[in-house]
Amino acid sequence: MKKMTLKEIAQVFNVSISTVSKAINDSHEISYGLKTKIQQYAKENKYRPNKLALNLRQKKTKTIGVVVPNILNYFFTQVFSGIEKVANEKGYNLLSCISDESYEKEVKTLEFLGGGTVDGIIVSMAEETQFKSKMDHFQNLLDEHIPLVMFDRVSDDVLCDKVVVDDYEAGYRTAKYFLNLGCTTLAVVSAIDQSSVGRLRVDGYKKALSEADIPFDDRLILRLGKKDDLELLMSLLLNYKQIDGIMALDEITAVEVLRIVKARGYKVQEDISVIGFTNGKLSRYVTPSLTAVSQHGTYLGETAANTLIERMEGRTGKDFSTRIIKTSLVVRDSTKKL
Amino acid sequence: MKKMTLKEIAQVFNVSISTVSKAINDSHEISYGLKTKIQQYAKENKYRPNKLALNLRQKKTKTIGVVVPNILNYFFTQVFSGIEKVANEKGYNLLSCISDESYEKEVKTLEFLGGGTVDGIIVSMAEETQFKSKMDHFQNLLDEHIPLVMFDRVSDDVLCDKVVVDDYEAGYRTAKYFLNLGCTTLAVVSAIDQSSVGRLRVDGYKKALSEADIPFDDRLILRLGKKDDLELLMSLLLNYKQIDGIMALDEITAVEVLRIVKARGYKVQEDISVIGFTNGKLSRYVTPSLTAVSQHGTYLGETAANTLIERMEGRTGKDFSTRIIKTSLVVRDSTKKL
DNA sequence: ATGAAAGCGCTAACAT
DNA sequence: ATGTTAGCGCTTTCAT
Repeated sequence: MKKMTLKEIAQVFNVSISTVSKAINDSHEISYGLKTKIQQYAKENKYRPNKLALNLRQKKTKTIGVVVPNILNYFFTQVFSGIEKVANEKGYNLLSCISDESYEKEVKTLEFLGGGTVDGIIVSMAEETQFKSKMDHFQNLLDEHIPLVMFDRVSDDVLCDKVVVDDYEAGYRTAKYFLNLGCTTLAVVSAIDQSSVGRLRVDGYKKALSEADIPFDDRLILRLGKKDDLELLMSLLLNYKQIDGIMALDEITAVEVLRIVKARGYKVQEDISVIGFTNGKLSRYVTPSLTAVSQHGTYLGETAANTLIERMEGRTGKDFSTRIIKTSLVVRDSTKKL
Repeated sequence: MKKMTLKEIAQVFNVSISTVSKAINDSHEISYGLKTKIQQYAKENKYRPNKLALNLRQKKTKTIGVVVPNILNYFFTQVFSGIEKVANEKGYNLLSCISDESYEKEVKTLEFLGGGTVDGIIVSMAEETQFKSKMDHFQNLLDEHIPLVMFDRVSDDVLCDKVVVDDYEAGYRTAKYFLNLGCTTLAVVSAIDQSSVGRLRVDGYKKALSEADIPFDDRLILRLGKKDDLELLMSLLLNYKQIDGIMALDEITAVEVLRIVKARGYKVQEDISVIGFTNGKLSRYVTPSLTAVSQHGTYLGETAANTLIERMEGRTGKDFSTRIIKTSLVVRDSTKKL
């Protein structure tokens, strides 16, 4: 039972290929009798039009390319899941690629996707790309008029639709929340200082401090490199000043911070409040459960997919949009009660 | 700068399309001078062969379809990541689909993938599919000679390559481990009793009990339905007998069990030992950290991808293989020390 | 109501 | 060394 083609069906009925094509597509041009016979035959023999031929003919694939830096990160998984949901509803498929935070892989991937394989692309930049600030590969896509939506890790140098988390605002409001709680010596632990996202959060934090007339102290910002020892840096930090609030910019780091703080004998909540970014499963189940900034990854993904699909289907003007997803704070047990 | 074709290049140089094709593919048939000129022109103008045309011509897509039930489940994410890694290394792309545990969606997805979009398919069955035991959609693929690899949630009724976790053995060894610890009243909490995977683990558990001459008591098996209240069922269970070991068949359930047991005043480790299946991030960071059965998801994914690629590239015999991934126990703090 | 022919972009066997 | 032709499977004018 090999794949069957229009040609074969045509031979069976001794008609032309185009007749069969029309019959199968239920064209009114074909007589009722012949049409039903052909349709029935097609169904019985499980005829399926060859997608490759259709793609070539119609110059579209009904496929969206998705490039994420790392799928093992729950936030990106959530976004992916949101994209999938919308894409599926609207009849699109997902060609998924992982850049592994590598610039080179990202370039190759986008080059590939630009080759006609997909109708549009959704991407969040690799860390290395953000670091290098090289955006040519995105520009190439734009030059070829391939619809592109960037999310979360975006660049001002690329003119396309974007969906971002309001990281500045999130940093600001998180710091504010600490201040309202009565915390005054606020540290930040960032494992993502390379990225715009991380820096925006710190900027928001600075603004909150300045509004409260608290001088900014850079030594309270712990910037964690790939090979750094968090344990060690944390103990330096904790010895430096009597810290009563820590904001950790990703979930794993937040959980680690929690562990270290506990291990060093501090009482989380009473002595030190901790808030993490990214509200994933860990935050909920860790002890004490972690107050966290939710970035609504799934919703973000849905928004990105909708934006792209609208663009692909020409239902948007020529101006690019930047949609901003509001964060929200999920209060749990790692912060003082109000 | 719209996409450029061979035809356009041919016009520029006043040669035939096939000459250009050959030149670009660096054929020896073309004179050095012309060849380099064309190649240079192509490069400058960023010529990229149209993938759709190539696919049609060569009747392959260098794409693998992956269908997983749920990407928000860390195990599947790991598998996916493993597949991606190998696929990428071998020059394949991934068309990813999520069945959402739905039979219907799985059927539609496979129908779509069978339409020529991919060269081969890797799939783990939806829960509903396992429950209904309807395998026609897989059989259809096989009939059309589309290479298929099933993993983790597989069916004996589908004759194809498979990669599975040794769940029977895992259940057996986990129960054994409890017994060695001195635990004798072992409960199982299963939220996946619909699936082969869940039942195999329970079967392994039974074997270990019988070897130790402990009679099997079905009331110690807590089968959790979608809408059931774990909290309530757990308290019934804990009141039923003095349980000293609990084996939870998925990570979230394990973590919940841990929480409930703690909340009811039992000392995890001393009073009750808990082992979870699936060694994800949660297990590591929860308090107390959870002893867990690792299924080596990434490795499983790599194996599945390798198996499929070998099959697609015809480097395997006609017999189908079933590769078995051994589990291993990651001992942490939720179990008694030996 | 049916069919012939062109074409999507590319490759490759077969001329010249 | 270069060109011609056919064809991958399908849709879609434009005849008939």
